[in-house]
Amino acid sequence: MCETAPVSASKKSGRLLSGSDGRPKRVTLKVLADHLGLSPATVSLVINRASVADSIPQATQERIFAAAHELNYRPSFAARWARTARSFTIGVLVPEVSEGYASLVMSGIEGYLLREGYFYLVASHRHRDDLIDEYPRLLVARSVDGLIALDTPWRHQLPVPVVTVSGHNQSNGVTNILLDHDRAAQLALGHLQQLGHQRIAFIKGQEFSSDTAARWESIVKVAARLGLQVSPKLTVQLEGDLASPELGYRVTNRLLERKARFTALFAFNDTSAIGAIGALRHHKLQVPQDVSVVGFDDIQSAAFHSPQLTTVRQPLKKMGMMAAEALLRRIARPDDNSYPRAIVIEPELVVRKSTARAAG
Amino acid sequence: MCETAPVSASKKSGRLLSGSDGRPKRVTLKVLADHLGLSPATVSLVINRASVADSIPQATQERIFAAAHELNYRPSFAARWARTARSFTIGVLVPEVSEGYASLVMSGIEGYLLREGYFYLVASHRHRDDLIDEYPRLLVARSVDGLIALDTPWRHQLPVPVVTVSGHNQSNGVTNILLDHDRAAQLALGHLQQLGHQRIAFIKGQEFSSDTAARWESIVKVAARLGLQVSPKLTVQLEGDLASPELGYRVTNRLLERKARFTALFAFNDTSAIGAIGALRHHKLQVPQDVSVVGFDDIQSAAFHSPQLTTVRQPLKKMGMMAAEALLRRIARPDDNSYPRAIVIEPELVVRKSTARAAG
DNA sequence: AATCGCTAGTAAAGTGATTTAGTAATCCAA
DNA sequence: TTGGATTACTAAATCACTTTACTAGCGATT
Repeated sequence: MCETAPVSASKKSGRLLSGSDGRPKRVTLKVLADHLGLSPATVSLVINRASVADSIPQATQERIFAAAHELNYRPSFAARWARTARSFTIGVLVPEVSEGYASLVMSGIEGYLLREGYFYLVASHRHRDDLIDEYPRLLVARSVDGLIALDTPWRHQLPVPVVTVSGHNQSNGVTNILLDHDRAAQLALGHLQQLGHQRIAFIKGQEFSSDTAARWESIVKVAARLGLQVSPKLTVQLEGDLASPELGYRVTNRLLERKARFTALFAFNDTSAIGAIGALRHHKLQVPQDVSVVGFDDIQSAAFHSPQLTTVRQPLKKMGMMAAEALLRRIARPDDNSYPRAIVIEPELVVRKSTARAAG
Repeated sequence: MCETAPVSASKKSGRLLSGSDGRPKRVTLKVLADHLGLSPATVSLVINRASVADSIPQATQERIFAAAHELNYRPSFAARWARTARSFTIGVLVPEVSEGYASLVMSGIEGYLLREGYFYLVASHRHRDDLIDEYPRLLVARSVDGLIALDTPWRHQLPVPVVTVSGHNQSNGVTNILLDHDRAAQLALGHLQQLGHQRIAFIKGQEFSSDTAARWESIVKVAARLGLQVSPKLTVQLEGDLASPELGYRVTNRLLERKARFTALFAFNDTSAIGAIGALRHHKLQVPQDVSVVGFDDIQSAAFHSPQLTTVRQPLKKMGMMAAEALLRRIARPDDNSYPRAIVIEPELVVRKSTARAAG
């Protein structure tokens, strides 16, 4: 790799005092070269470990690194980008910087990226179409080397590699990180069926959420296979763009007003499951004695909710990591067209206390 | 570059605007100027609305904007930064990209920044001292215009403006966004006292958390004023750098093993309060009948936990916004030394279901 | 003696902007 | 008619680096 020299820590700030006017002066490549009695070219080649620098003797190289360290030389990224069109920065597009889903995935992305010397810019579009269009362009204008989009419908063709997480699409130039939703549905519904549940209610995701359709199709398919009914009367859909338990609370209330009986509820995510439990409780229904509830995601609070939430775990952090890894691989080989179009991740059922045998 | 990819190949890829034929070409300032029959200087002046451009007639200006739009001209940020040392990018330093505290503050920061045309880079240091030292420098090397640090001890002197959130320090060049902890303690302890609680247990924050000390001092001070005891036997401290209810669970178990009686618990944050409730329940203690619990922060799940959490609300999103606002103001006037050193925010008590009258 | 290859570099041309100093042309007043 | 102001621009320096092409010197080979 062409990593920058590990010009490492020294206690002073990035500016030194210049002799003549006493004003702070940045240590530029030229300053460093002058100090060494070499040309900027030589110093640049050595610092960037260019193969051309093989002919430069060890002694000189060490002299250069020593001086770089001593003067606390820090290359200007801006100047470097102007030449190389590589910014070691990627863009991350999220619906919102929320407590649940996005922050876990971001945490995975960030762990991988920072280790590799990349930074990332974040933009959240709050499902506004104009922003979904505009931010990618702005990020590209800021010369990001690539883009990761979470839970965002993707209709763009960008001049940089793109990786989506939970984005279902076949556009050109995109790698999708996807959960195996069939398996997820199988895990959740199979679990409920084993516990004797027949009448299962469902909370679908918001229309705009890019996982909603795929997840629902899987549920319908798997339910048919298991011989379970999916009744429209027992199905509600989240509405509103804020990720808050409130949304689950609201639709569950609507569900309960329909007076259709059910013994289990499969929610679109943990956040809505938590809201749903609130609504059930508000209607004097106990979880899991009266109604079993299965969530989705396994966010941190799932394990500590009361009752502890049974849920389909999406390894969100890992998915973020894999997204970052896939993206960096593509960035490293911009002309290799054999990158994967999809990477499928396996979910996992975490059985806790919000599910129990169906009441007789 | 030291990559092995053939030089000719890399010419093709990446951020080149399509020409319909085989030679794609980026629309640079020069291309635009040539197309207009003007000099790059003129175009640049007009596009940047420099006051020097006042003498350029409306007609020409419109011609320039029209052409820029037509050719889809996008200035290269990198090139611009090389000249101006303004990146319209700021750095955000957080302990971790977590579900609770950090993501709420970040959400506030991001809302304000994006509206103002700024983007931000995120780095999380997970309380590692070396990273707390290194990341600010790396961010400055990437020519961020300023830095916001959340819950991070600050010992640096940086060549850019810095705003901290919940950072208690008097270093130079730093604006602190702080909660009024005296008031917070007053709200929580006053509430518990009114409910008849005398023996109150406390969960202190982690040693490394920058709010821990200030919050604790306020608690001690206010408790004294109210005539409440703060007993070491009823005090535990969070340990471990992961923000998870698990931590609160653990220390509460330790607290309970001491067999000292208490009727109320004031936790360092909601996350640990949720863990504490889990531990209390595990010991067959009911909340709030046996023990009242007060949290801190008012994270989203606080309202939907069971029982719904009584908590001291920190307006985290607002604090993020104010941090961003304060930072941009300072960036706009780099030589104005009259910026505020501290901005104090008022907390608010949110009474829900986790507190009740002390058991007789 | 001429050529070759190697070593240890350097000169110089980008990279895509911003910005200052300047200039040619026109207009207007004295 | 001249001088000054105004208009409408442009040339050129600059930013801080990257990278290619080149060279001077020297020992070895043909």
